[in-house]
Amino acid sequence: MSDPALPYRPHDHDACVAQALADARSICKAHNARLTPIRERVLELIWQSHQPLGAYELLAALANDGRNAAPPTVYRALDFLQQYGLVHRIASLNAFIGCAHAGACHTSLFLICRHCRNTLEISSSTVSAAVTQTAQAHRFVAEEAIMEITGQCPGCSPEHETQPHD
Amino acid sequence: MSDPALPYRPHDHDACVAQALADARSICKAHNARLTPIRERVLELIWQSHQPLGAYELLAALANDGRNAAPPTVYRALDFLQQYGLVHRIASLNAFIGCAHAGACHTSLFLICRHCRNTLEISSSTVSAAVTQTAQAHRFVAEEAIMEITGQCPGCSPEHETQPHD
DNA sequence: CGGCGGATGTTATAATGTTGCAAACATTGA
DNA sequence: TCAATGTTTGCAACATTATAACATCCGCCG
Ligand SMILES: [Zn+2]
Ligand SMILES: [Zn+2]
Ligand SMILES: [Zn+2]
Ligand SMILES: [Zn+2]
Repeated sequence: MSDPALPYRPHDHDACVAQALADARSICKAHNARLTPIRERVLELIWQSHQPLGAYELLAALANDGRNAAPPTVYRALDFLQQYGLVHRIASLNAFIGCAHAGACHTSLFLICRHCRNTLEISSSTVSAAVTQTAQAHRFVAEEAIMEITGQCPGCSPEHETQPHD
Repeated sequence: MSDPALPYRPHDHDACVAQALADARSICKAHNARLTPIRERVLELIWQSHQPLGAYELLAALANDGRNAAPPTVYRALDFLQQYGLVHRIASLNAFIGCAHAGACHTSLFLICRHCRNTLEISSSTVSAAVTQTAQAHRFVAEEAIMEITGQCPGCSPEHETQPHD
């Protein structure tokens, strides 16, 4: 599993990606689902980027691989990956990011830096409890929650006067 | 101001719309902004619907008015209305809804019924405090929050065995 | 009047996402 | 092995959502 304890910090991202792919293979195996080359490659491309990737960026990357891909190819792979909880869609960006807690049941909150676009997935029990409670107070049966916070990450925050990282 | 104390309940929605328009006029006046006929009509159309409306649905409604409208017309009106906090965009639906707390600074959470599509805007201090706290814990400067909860409203919830309302 | 700026009209195009069908491929069981 | 079956991919067309660029109109001020 990737290390959510080191947000926004430089780290051995190749290892991070490799781990995510290994996790994905094991999750798919457990569900008897086929992590085909295309699906695995899409997941890898998503993980290699710290910023959420759009479907058409993925498409371009696949074309770059020499692969013959059309929009449905990428959307189908993304559907599959979302279905097994391996990626999340960021609605405010029309883009996709690897799930940092794949395999675990979780409600996520995303911190999206509007400067460097780095996006951190957080599973906050405080927030999800507050949301659940609020929904219940309105007798609403919550099924899915989208929580996307846009702002500035520590590396891009003006008060620190540091270089934005990428 | 519309009455958020009566979510999902039948009510005098014409009065509700009239009030929202009156509020909008006063807010625009205070900001020296021009609530032109198109802008006001778009806001009215949005308010008349309990479900969030898509830009092209608004476009069709304007065409129905006999007005000669193209996409930029509607998107410009929506930009204006968003700028003055009169409508919100629901990212997960690519649609727009009237703000239930126009004029007040607020962070909103939306409860979206996947059955009847009715959408309730809630300003929960518990949730926003939890979000702020979580962001701060990651040294993230939060600027904007999108919180959209999809599920079933009381009228559509199966346990109540009632008719879904619309 | 004449210039200025904001608002709208108009056309075209970009960006994102879907449908439907056929070919290729994997899996299973005779 | 080989046909039967279901899944995945290729492919073409299309649908939906959003923006760019430029012309025109309209109210306002001097
Ligand atoms: Zn996740
Ligand atoms: Zn940043
Ligand atoms: Zn609001
Ligand atoms: Zn409902």
